[in-house]
Amino acid sequence: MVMTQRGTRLSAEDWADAALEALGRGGLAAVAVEPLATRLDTTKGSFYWHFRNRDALIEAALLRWEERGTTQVIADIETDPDPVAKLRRLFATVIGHGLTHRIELSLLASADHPAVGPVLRRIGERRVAYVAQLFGEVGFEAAEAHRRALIGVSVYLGNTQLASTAPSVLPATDAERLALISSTVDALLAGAPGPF
Amino acid sequence: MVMTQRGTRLSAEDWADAALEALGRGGLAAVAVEPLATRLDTTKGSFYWHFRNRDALIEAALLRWEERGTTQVIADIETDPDPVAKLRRLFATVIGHGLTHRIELSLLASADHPAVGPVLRRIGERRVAYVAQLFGEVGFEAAEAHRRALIGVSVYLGNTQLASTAPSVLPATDAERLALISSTVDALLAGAPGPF
DNA sequence: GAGGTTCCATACGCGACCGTATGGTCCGAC
DNA sequence: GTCGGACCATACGGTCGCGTATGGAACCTC
Repeated sequence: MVMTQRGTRLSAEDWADAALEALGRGGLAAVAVEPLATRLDTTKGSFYWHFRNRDALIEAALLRWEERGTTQVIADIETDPDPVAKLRRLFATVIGHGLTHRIELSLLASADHPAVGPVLRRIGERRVAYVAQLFGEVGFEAAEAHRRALIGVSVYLGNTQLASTAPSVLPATDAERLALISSTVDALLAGAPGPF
Repeated sequence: MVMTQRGTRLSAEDWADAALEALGRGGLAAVAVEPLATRLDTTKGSFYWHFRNRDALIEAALLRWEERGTTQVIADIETDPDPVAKLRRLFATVIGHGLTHRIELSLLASADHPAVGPVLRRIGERRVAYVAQLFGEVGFEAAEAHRRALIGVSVYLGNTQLASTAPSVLPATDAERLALISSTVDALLAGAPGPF
């Protein structure tokens, strides 16, 4: 009379995904083995088979998140040849990433955690470098491209924060939000040199 | 042979300040009674005399922080009559608030906490409303003033986030940082109507 | 300097979570 | 079908933090 009949067996990736989901809900503190096991309808026995300990899970989840949040986004954007179009697509793409945003905001509280800090740093640097590169392709010289990238990334990050903490100050509809972002991109492109 | 000789007796404010300090270091999870007691070189006995429980401490600390981070800053800025000067002073003032920033970033992870969410919401709304008011004083009509305020506040928030996570992408010196902010304010004021 | 109030120390029970140990179950290979 | 490795369940000991209870120290007042 056992009636186990578990769903399927779990992989390390299942645990990492569950960890990311928990991270978005309750921050790093919510990435706890026993609660996750309950949520996955299994036990710690499974977890400690796949991972050495909790820190290993955190690292795996963060790497997974970093990959999905940067490399893949950039690779997707890069299919477009025109830099201006890329900038618009980038900001449009990046507005809709609900879970990624929640995770990122959660991680800010743990910026000094040895596994978290480097990931946030890499992501920040890659974002600014990539956007600066796009402004470079548009025709700005390096320093100016970097400054504009900084403002562009900042406005994106700040927008994300406001969306999470004080959504009432943001435009109500997606269309208006995109229009605001679009006009911001226009402003950042103002005075562009090159063949226009 | 007791030799207690404690420093001085503590007040509720001492505990609230310690809580804010811990909040900046390790997020909401670090606001824990026993560690704080150790840090203050006292015991839980003191804490539970001044506060009903941990949540009460959190609320007290948040109110203290909200007061210092908004009301006082705005009151200070308002001593200047010229709106453009106010905008510049505001952004300049707001760049240096190290501890406040760390606390705010830490709190983003706990935006769904019943005591945290409302505070973040109020702060966000007040900031945008106040900056929008300044743009209104400069001469923009309400909707445009709100849009520009949104971008201004976003760029400030994003800048703060980058400073904490990827400082290497920001200008290295204070002077350069201020110059960047200054040119951003200029850009946000571009096209201003009124007597110029 | 006695007595009451304010403030703090200590001890306790409780729950949550970590990590380990150990035995059990599933599953493909042969 | 059975055997071995991959995978999971369960039980345990340990740590940390919460909140309570209760006695004691410090201070103030008269």
